[in-house]
Amino acid sequence: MPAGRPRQFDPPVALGRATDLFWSRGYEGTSLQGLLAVTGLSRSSLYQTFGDKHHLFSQCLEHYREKTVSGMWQRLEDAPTGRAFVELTMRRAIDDRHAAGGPRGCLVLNTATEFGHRDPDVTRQVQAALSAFRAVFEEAVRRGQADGSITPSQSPQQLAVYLVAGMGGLRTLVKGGEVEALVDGACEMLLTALD
Amino acid sequence: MPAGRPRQFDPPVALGRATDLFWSRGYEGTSLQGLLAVTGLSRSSLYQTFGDKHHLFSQCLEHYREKTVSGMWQRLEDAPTGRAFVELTMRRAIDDRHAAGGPRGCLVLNTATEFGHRDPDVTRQVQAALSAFRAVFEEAVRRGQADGSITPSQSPQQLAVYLVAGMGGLRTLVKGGEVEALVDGACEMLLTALD
DNA sequence: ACCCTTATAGACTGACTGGTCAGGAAAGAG
DNA sequence: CTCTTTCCTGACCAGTCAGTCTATAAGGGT
Repeated sequence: MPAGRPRQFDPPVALGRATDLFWSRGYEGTSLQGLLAVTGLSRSSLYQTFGDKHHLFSQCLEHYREKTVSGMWQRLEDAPTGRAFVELTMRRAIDDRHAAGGPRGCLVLNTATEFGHRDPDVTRQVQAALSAFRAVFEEAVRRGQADGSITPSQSPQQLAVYLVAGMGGLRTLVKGGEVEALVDGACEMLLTALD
Repeated sequence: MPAGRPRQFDPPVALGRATDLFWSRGYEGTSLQGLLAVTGLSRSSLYQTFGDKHHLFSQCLEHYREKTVSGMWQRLEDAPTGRAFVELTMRRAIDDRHAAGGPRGCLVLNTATEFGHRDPDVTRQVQAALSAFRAVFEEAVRRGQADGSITPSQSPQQLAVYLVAGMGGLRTLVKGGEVEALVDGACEMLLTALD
């Protein structure tokens, strides 16, 4: 127990709330005022705990990556086959269109498109997150090739990148309001690469 | 020949410059000051000619769609086969990574991810642009199926959506700084859907 | 020459930006 | 109880935001 007045908020919870806001509005579209409102923190508490906006965003991105990637690993463990995991993951991405308040996409991919290569720190984080996504898919492909649900004719790594790209494309279509049936079709077509 | 003092600038040129800025920085990331600097216009000229920031953005999006889509149609006409056009288009998207000042992606797809469904007007424009992209790919697939360069086993429409999704995914990977060889591999794998 | 119309420059607005700071409040330690 | 340490409230900062307005400039029509 550290000396001094204790915090009146839970940093992880606040970070989660901030992450949600960045996730829906993007970095530039999110104001400090909005972050304070959504977290309930005072300005000084936020600055003392998380640093400035950019640094806070960095922590949110990290928080998001960790939560998302570990969720993926969990679902991979729970999936009956490698292919089942891949199919579930792609369809989850599409289901984003039914989210209340409109589709938010994936914070990592959103950040990639918002920042491009303009910010070295952010770029490094995005690259790391993409690698993590790819690693999960890679393992899923390996398992799928072992259990016979995925064709052995492609390298797991290449197939994994292909799947990450596919997810990004589907999310973009969803955010762009493409006709649902067409998005579904594109998803199914992407999955035939596993045959 | 309108009465009164003539303009000291060329609206289409100014629109092109503004489009470039929105393209690299996004809507929120672009300031009026930046737009004035890049166009050389005075505040009053910009407002009088293009309306407010949102309306200007709308015109830029339109301008971009028109220029991009007509360029695509042109390249389709010039392509020896339907497949050649598709391959060229996908590889052009990837070549964005060598752009000076970092990859900018596609203004339409960038806008889709930045806005989501938060702005009805923008959403409608993005949907229209996606449809236009899809239409070009659809015609390319039809031609490819006729000239034997693309498998007839898929509906042109579905294959077209798949290709738009693929482009979106590749652009996202490029902006995210994914390893070049992996992006290339994903691109090739996407193209095998034409077999 | 004159007027009429349109375009431009640039000052100005109030609201909001991200960020800082001083002073009060709340706990544990002695 | 007092002291120390930390946290929080809220005022404050300069700078920027998008947007408006007035005054002047520059052309054509008559």
